[in-house]
Amino acid sequence: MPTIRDVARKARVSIATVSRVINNSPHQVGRETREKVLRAVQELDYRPNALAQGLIMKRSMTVGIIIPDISNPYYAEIVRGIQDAADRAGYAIVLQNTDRKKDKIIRCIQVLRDKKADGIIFSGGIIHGYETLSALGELNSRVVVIGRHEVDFPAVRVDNIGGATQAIQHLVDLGHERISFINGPEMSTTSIDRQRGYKNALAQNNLPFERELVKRGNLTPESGYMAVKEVLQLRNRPTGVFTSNDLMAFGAICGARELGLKVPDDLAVVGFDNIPLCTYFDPPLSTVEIPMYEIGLSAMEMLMDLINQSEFDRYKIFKTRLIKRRSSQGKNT
Amino acid sequence: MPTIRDVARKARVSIATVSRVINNSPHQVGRETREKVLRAVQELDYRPNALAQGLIMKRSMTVGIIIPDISNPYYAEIVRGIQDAADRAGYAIVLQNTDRKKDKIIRCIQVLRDKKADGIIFSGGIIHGYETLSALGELNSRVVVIGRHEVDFPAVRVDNIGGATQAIQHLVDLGHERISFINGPEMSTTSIDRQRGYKNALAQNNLPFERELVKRGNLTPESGYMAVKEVLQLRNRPTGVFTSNDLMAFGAICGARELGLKVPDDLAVVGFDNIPLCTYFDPPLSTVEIPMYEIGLSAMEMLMDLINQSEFDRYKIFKTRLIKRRSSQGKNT
DNA sequence: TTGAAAGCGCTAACAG
DNA sequence: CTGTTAGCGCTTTCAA
Repeated sequence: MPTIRDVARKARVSIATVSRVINNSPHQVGRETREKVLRAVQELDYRPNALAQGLIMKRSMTVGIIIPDISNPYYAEIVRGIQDAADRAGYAIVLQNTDRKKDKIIRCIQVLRDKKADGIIFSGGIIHGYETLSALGELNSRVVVIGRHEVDFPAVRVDNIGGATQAIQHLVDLGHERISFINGPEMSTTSIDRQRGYKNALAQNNLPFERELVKRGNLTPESGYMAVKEVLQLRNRPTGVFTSNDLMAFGAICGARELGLKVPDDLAVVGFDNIPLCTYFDPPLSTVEIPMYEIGLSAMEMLMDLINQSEFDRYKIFKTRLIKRRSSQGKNT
Repeated sequence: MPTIRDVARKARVSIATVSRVINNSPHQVGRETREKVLRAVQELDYRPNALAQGLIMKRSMTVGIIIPDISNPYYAEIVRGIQDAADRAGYAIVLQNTDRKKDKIIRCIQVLRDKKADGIIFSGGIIHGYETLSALGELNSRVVVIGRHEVDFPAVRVDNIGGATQAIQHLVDLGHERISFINGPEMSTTSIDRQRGYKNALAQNNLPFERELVKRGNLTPESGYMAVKEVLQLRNRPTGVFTSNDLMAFGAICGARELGLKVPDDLAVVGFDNIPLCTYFDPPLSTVEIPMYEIGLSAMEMLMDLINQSEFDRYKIFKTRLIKRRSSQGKNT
């Protein structure tokens, strides 16, 4: 691997000059000299060592992204958005899965700090909390979170309360009065907000909130399957179910089917996320759309503004959109 | 951010000593001294700068992983496996999506080279090809590929020929004689192998290979949907269809349904991959299982062996397993 | 316009 | 057992 010194030698200039031309430094370099250097760079196929650059410039052109689980299509899509934005800006991303475990989150943060990541995008799990926050150290001024977190980081958010309300209102409009809610992980503000939307919508329609109709899953199809079976076992079973993500909705539909119930005739189902597969399911899944890819893009753009100290809005909130498909109402979209 | 010098000062020792204790260097350090240093490290919350370490040690504890698209659950699952293995070994991963585009692949490689990645795991798309190969430079001795590539890198592979054969044989056993094949991207050895398996199986059963029954998709549900419609439009339409991945199978089932055909009664469908959602689909999807997570794990372990110059088998091939569900045969698994 | 030299924070000889 | 010192490859004053 050629170093800057090799280039300098070959072009018969000093390393300072080489540095100037490869960095398009404002410092002027003679036309002739510049070309000599460029030629040497070409011939040697020289590429600056990013580690050395990072060490001295105190920026690594790397950002960390911390999520619970890349296997979840929801996060995969967000990551894709982040990635594309990062790519365009010349940043590389280091990906970390935490399964929402506190100790993993802390380890991830430390690794990123050690590697001098220029920033972090955090989504899923808890980042407010003393240990986590203090692990961030100086990085704490370069964090963008996705979702609501009880701490003042710049954030890209989704109107989860509104989204859940839309879903429930839709079911109510269809005549459902007993609507079950299969929620996500307990320690998640997303879950809290969606439950709030659920409650609000019930209240607005003068429907009672019944504890037994609310179950908790872990966002996998399996958990939706389990949960729906429980709730359909009740003597007075619900006629509609709203799940906190699409994966659980798929599980729920499957569970209902196993119990001999038809969706949507015997049970109307509405999910959340609008992952790509929704349309292909049978019946196609009604859901609350979140623009995942755009969220990823925005988060990365926000992080870059933060890093570059540009002006920017610290909050960006995406509206959700109800997508009516057959799982709730029989006719298609 | 405290540096090693700060620690040295606080502990009243030299930086060399600090370095020795934080690296558990074989070089002995006195018990007392060690404790003094450790205490200083604690109090200052000192963490070594990975960039500086990398610069001097010529290893960054980072590996690159290059895939077409993290939104594809197949790759997401593999990445999860890689990640978990990397994590255990103290490596971070930088993720890159290429959409199988040559120029993107090359850019990804260069970035990794600049950042002094310790190795690369490559999957999907073409890595053999002059430009790509030469972009690798010295990294070319630290590459593990997933899938068959026409170049001699250590590889984790799947028996795609065998898998496709299993799928077709299964359909033949069920009495199907006209079996369509919806293949993946042209420039993929995976596609080539699966098509070979398809052909072989037909030949073994004395069934003709008919060009018109073979379509090509891009692995998305949409493309499976389009392809199946084409093939079902034929005057002598197939009664079975085998798709090169599950996503396309989902699309195909959806397409068949739209044409008023029942799966599996009018059309038997078999996919490939066994992504988590297969069970929850209606009908549950028969498919050829690939142990994606394990593939990811293996690839990373292989890469670590490569990096550490340990002995290891340069090829690991995973067998596939046919999973019979309702989409092909009416009765469940 | 160019070059010499001082580090960035760290490891690893080499001395003592 | 501990410290001094020479870099790793690069950017950036400061002089020339």
